Amino acid sequence: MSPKVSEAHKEQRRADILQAAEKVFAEHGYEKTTMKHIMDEANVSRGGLYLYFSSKEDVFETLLEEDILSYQEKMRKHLQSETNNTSYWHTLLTTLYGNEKHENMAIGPASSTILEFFITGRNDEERRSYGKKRYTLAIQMYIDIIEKGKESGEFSQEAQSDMIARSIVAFTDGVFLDYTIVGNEDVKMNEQIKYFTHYLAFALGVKQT
Amino acid sequence: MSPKVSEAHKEQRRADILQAAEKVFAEHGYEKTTMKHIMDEANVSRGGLYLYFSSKEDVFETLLEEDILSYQEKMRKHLQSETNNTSYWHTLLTTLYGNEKHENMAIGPASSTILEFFITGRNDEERRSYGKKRYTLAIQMYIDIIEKGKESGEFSQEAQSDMIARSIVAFTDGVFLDYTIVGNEDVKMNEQIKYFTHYLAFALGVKQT
DNA sequence: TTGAAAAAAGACACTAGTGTCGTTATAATG
DNA sequence: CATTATAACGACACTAGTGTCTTTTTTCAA
Repeated sequence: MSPKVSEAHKEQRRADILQAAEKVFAEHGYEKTTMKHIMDEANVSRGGLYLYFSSKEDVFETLLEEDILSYQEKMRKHLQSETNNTSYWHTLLTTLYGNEKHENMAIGPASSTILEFFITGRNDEERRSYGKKRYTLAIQMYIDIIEKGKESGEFSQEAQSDMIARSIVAFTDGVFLDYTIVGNEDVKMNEQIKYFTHYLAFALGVKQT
Repeated sequence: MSPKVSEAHKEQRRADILQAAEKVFAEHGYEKTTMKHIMDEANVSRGGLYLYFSSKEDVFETLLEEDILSYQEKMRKHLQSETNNTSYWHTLLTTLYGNEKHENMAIGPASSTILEFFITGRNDEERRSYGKKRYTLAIQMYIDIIEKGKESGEFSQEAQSDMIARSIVAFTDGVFLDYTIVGNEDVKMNEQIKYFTHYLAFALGVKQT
């Protein structure tokens, strides 16, 4: 239903395809998802789909790009918001574990698929460097928070921002990996997070709430 | 070179195939490896290969089984050896980081491939439960060491074996995952391990060497 | 209203893999 | 040395996916 259409319409179509793709990627994972899956979910023909994206990888990388943008946006807001400025410890916790309602970490099928994408592509130079970019970004984000907390006197001056940031990423990646493979119940995620939080408080020199 | 052969010869052939398979799996990862790769590396024909294994998954699972056996064997020796009985902290460290020569964790292409195998198969019920088995085994192993250390008075009575064991697995999995995706240099693995060791000593109530 | 531009469709050719099966070659045995 | 069971081989048929290309459909504009 549409030739020689407006730019807006094309944008919409593209967005629809991406939304459909996101769904099937979450459902089947990266490797098992095929262009056919996306076509069916998005109600678009083969030819139509290839008009917008040149390959499965193209589709997925577009989603990744969106994901990283929204992530940075969220981060930016977090650090700017005035309510959070009062406690970097609180900022750290919400960044780690989701929002105030004590939600779990941002864990879900999408994240598992991203993991899969980078692991199966670990021998591909391009994917590798993209993975590094994401990793570095995450580390830097935590470093920023910790540094600000040190400046404000909330965290101990002895805290090694870089190593603590890396520990956070390693631990969350690990819990998340175990969760992906083994499932929530068996990993006792919530308890592990609580346990790790104690350690973090210790390492940063914060008295726990 | 062989019909109506001895049982020993067949065992040998099978072992050769497995060795070749191990090599190509390490090189290409699980998904990208094909039966053709294994055939070529093992110098066996298609028909020959299928005489010993019914599928790629069959080959890989056999390797996994071997891996887990040698792992348990190593563990058993560690716990029985008299030299290590004197210090469970030492046992814990060598278990974690490899042997006395301060080698790194048992990290390599094989482990990345195992990771890949479980992640891409996360929606398959059989692989999932196999993954759980491995996870549970690892946790239990650490629990055992910690419990013995508590009995011997080397570790604090307050140490929560289960949660510490899980932390260890989560952290090592995380460092390992990051290493797989991003590479050694960028993850600063050695420093992270050292850092984590401090925490472990703290959690277990051990004075560091 | 009609013609042109291009969006959408889907048939097609191609590729890369799998697992099977009839044939060939050879090691053990009498 | 001849026989025979069977290990090993490799051609084959099949499947599941990809990306392309021609055809059809539809919207916009003159």
